[in-house]
Amino acid sequence: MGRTTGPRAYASDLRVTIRDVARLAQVSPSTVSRAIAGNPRISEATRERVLEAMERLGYRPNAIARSLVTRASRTLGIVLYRPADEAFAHPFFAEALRGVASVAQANGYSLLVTTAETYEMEAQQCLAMLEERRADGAVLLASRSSDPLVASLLQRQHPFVVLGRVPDRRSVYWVNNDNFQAAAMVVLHLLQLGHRELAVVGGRPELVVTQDRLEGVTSTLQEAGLGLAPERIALGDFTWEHGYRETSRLLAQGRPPTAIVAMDDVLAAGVIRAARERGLEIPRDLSVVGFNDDPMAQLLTPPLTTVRIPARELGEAAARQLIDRLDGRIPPVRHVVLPVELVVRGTTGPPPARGVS
Amino acid sequence: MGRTTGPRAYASDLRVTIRDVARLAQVSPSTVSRAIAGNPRISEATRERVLEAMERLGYRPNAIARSLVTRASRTLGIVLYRPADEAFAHPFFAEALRGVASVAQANGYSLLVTTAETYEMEAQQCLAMLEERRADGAVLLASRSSDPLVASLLQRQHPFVVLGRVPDRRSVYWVNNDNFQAAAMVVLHLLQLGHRELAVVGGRPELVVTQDRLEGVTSTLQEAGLGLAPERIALGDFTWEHGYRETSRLLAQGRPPTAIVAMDDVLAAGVIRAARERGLEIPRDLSVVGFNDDPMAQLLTPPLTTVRIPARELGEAAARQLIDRLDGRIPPVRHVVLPVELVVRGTTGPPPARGVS
DNA sequence: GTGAAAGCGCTAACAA
DNA sequence: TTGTTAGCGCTTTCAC
Repeated sequence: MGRTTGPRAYASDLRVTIRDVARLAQVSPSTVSRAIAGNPRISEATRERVLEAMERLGYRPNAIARSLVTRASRTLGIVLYRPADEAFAHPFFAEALRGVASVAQANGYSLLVTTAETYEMEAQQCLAMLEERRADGAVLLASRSSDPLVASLLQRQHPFVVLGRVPDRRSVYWVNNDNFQAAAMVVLHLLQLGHRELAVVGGRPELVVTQDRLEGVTSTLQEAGLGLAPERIALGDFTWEHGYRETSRLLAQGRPPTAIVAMDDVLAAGVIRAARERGLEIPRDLSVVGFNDDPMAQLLTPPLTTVRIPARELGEAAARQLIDRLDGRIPPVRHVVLPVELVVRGTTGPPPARGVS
Repeated sequence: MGRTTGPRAYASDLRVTIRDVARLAQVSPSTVSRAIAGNPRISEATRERVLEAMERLGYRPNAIARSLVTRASRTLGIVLYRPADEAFAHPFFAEALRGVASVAQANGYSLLVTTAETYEMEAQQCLAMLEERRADGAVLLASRSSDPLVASLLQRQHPFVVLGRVPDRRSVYWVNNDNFQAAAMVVLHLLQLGHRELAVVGGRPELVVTQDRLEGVTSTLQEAGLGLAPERIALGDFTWEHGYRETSRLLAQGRPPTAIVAMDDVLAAGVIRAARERGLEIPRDLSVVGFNDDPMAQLLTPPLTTVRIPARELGEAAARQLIDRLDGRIPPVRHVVLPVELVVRGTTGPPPARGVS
């Protein structure tokens, strides 16, 4: 009868510890520990003996015990927040997660992931992770412009990196793609094609990404001597229904836009559908641009012109920043900005000739 | 000068332990432990005093220390495998992950996630997680028909649940949607519309999901007295390029199919594109069905007829099974099968009238 | 109802 | 180069 934790016996019952290895190799536990850690203060002969004993017993160091004494879990916390109204399915998050995971793994870090449904839960779970010592640091996704979680983390001195820009707090580490510039590129492309009447369909207004993209659009238009009327700006959420609804509204206006910038591909798909239902042909009657380059974007008809965001690379950079700090290296910069790429496909073209003038 | 782990001082330095709480509350550490655990053998007065002390000090129990003594991490391991050629971005995985996460969280479990690029890495990471005691059990995604990892896990007696069917091993716990029946529904729908010439474009042949769906198609056709010629079966991977390529081939045949069953929406999108490039109109000249109901599927033109897989529910069920076992409850059944739903949209219709009688 | 003591499996001084 | 000792922060007998 072995020792049991619960009502059933699992692998956990037959665990071999560092003492077993020590006994077999005829050394002390600390010597085994040294052999594992690759400590140079150990003779080649004993090391071999220890390694062999480990092998024979199928020994695996208990990460929990190690964490307790080293006071580090070698684990990164990630909170994937999703408001109820959106498809978390969004490829961006999954890709970013993969990026974080690959760098973490390469550096011997594990990933503790939680998903939250509300901002409050997100904050609560993130702090719990850190303060219960399950994770050594955290990667935050999709930041709002004034995020209480960022404030808490800062105040309690937890190491963290934000994937997304954090305004007004220069001390916060973050990695981001340049959303301002991305939006500017889109507008420039549209201006070059001859468009003068733009509209914007965007996501949640409290997110920095939304704000940055919007500013990129307005600033670039301004520089070109054009404006963007408030009724041409439709923020809301990242669902296709929002894109659909707002486009119907935009197109019903006296002077409808000739091009719509949607802040996400799903939004853009909603825009296209609404336009088509009103009998418009794309891009002949209306140009549409998306964001994120969803795998499906190129498979829409016509294939969607969009902006490719380096999600995976952003995740990698975030993990690198965080791990550098945790391992006591000072990251060369606090803020990393990754370039984006405009992918021109079939949904953008010259505006229709106007009756007037 | 506080105690430091690394070169920088973090929150970890100013940790308050159970002893601090005990001191403030003027009780012993064991009493504090009892108060936290909700042990009934403690007076209401002391409990209050302890709770207040915890509050005042902002105390959080150290999960690592607790795990060490309880011999349980209260963590579920998840290995998200992705072959290099596929979009992990696939909403299915993300949704399944959310399902697992929500049930885990509700039961006080954390989620340790790793992503692997090869089957070998997947197996290695999963076993390491479990044997280093970072996780108490594992959820496996996307199983192959004969998976060495399943064998290892079984042999070493690690608790695990597979999300996807495991053939030939009745003792393995798994949850799955009925892929056989799903494919049968699709074929029936097509037969009802009048189709007799079907073809299948599928994913990786070693995956059980591929095999089950293929069998669902062939069996149903057989029951209807129809066959499926080998040249009408195109397995490969889950990329749109594969769908595109194989469709070009299928349509170039002497007697092209009038309907194509694609085992994934991305595949279906590739099919549609290839068909369209050959001048076919959908569904007039060719009917197409997908699988998984990607958020974008309804936004294709025409909107894609597809099969909705309850990814989130599958994740929830898997987590429930695993947690039941870990907590010493015996799950009522070893295998859970969840129903799917055929979503008929715009890419399926009657076959074109053939020249021959 | 409460406390003392032991120990989970490991690492890290400090000696030798 | 190696062993001894003392914890990491918690839970859990076992006394009282």
